[in-house]
Amino acid sequence: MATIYEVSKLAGVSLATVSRVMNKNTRVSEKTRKKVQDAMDQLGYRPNSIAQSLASNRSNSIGILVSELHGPFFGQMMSGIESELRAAGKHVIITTGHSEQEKEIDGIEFLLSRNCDALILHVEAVSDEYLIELSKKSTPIFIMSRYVENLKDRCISLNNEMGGYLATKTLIEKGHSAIGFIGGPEFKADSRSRLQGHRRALKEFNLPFDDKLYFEGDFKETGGIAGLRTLIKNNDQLTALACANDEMASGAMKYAREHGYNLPEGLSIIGFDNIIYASYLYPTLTTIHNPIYEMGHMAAKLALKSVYNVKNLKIQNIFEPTVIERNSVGSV
Amino acid sequence: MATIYEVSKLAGVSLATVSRVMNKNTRVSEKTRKKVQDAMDQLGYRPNSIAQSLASNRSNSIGILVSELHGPFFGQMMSGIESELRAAGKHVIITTGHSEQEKEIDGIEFLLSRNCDALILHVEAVSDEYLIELSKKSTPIFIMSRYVENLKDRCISLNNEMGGYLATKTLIEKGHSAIGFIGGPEFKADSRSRLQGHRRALKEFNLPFDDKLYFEGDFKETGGIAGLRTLIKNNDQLTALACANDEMASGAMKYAREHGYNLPEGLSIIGFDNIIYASYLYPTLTTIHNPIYEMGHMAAKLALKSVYNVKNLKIQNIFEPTVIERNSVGSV
DNA sequence: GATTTTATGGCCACTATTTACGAAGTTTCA
DNA sequence: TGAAACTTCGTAAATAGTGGCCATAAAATC
Repeated sequence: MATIYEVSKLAGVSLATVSRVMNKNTRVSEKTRKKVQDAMDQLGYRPNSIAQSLASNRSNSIGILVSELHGPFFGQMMSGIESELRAAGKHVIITTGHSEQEKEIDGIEFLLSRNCDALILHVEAVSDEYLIELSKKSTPIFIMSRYVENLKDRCISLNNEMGGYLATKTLIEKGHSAIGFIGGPEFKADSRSRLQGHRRALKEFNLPFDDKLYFEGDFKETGGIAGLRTLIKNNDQLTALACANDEMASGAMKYAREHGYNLPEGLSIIGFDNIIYASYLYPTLTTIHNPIYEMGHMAAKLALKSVYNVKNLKIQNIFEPTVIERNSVGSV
Repeated sequence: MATIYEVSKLAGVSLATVSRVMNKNTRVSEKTRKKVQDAMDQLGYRPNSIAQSLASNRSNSIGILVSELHGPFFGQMMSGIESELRAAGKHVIITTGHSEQEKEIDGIEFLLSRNCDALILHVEAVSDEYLIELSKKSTPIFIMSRYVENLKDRCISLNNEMGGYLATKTLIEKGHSAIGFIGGPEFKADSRSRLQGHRRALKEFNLPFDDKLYFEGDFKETGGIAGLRTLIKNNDQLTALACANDEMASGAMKYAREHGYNLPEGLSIIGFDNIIYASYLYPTLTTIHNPIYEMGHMAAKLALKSVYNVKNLKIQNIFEPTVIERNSVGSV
């Protein structure tokens, strides 16, 4: 591989000039620029990104930590982040935290040791305090899909409360009044906000919140199954169910069908997130759209803006959910 | 950030000794090792991976190119690769090719410019010849889910022919004889092999291959819909359908249901790949398991073995598919 | 007490690039 | 015409390590 030395020799200029031509930040006369460019083309020169990083103290890489690499939610998110950063010539180093505190911290340490210029984190197990401490270090961090008050302009998150509200409101407006809610784990702020939205909708329509119609799930299919089983036992008048994510909605649908319910006539179900296969389910799932792809884009823009000083990027920290009507919700 | 100089000063030893402690290749007495270790801990020293890379000409990073970051198939694959490499302290740089030749080449160039020690590629649009040329360059490449004869020990692939065979055989053994086949795009080797397996199964059971019962799909839901529409028009006696992937099977299920078929009584459908939401569909999808997670693991091992000389890794280049029986296939 | 082995220091070349500083050269304008 | 101002470019230091070689000192063995 050709080095900058060979280019400078062939072009008859100094190393510094070659560097200037590459980095376009200082002025070089058109004549010498062309000489250098020709020499580069002739040698097939490609700058050594490692040496660039060492000299400039910039690695041009952004570390991403997600809970899992598989799963529809993270796929969309990474897709959004990567496409934006790739276009800016930055690269993405991805690792996983598996929603466990120790592994999340370990993953962050790993990324820091790789000299990332910034980190974009989707962490669930680690505390807000940890994140606040981390944010004081020299590597900037940005937080996806989680709202931390002290770091609010480094967070890209969904208005989860509004999502929970919209879900339940959608059911109420179809005439339902016995509405179950299968939430996510309560240690997650997202879960709490979605539940809060549910309660607000009930209140707005003068429906009482009934403990027996609430179940704390696990955001997985199993949580939907266990949840619906419990809720039906608690109240056999149930006509509608809001789930705090689509996986649990899918589990609930499966359980309902296996227990003789016609969907959506016998039971209306609404999900949350609008993951890619929500439309593959039968009946296709009415759900709350979580614009995670756009949020990934935005996190990348935020990083580009604050770390690489890219101009003219409008940042939106909080995204609003919308209702996606399909066929899993019917009228009473 | 502390440098190796500060560590050597604090510990009262030379640079060489600090290096020796870190790299564990030459002997250091327990006493000095401890002194150095303490100094490192005290300073919070973390070797600068960029400088290490420059000096050692190793970036300790593996470039991964996949078609998409979202989608169940790639999620599983990346998961497999990442977990293995992460455990070995290597990091993964991921980018996308979107199944388009230009973007795939662009992605490969991008990864090469980042000085990856090796590339693991899932490419679909690029030609075998291109890959053979690429393999002659200094950066080793490994190929996922694609078989290239000249590079066979750098490929980790599925026995697709066997998968196609098993799918059709499963249907035949349930008594079906009018069996449609919705294949993938014929420019992809995988698609051709799966089709070939289908033909072998037909032949083995003395069933003719009928052009009218074959449709070239696009590996997406739309292909399943268009495919089933065409096949039904060609032959209204159709009782079973094999699809070359699960997305198309899902599309076909949707079309069938919307056109009054009971599943699986009216039409049996078998998929291919066993993607994560195959079990969320209704009825749950009988399919051919494609062990893509394990294949990802294996690709990572192959890279570790050939690039970093990790010992005692058994490499398996070709994986065998298995039948996963669920509820979308019925008996005649 | 001599010889061998082990541990460590010191030094330097090497990696490919960025960037501060300053030296030329060119233009502008009184 | 000469000084000031600006443009353009080269020199050399800095970046943070690796790794090889040789010298030397300390410990172990004979």
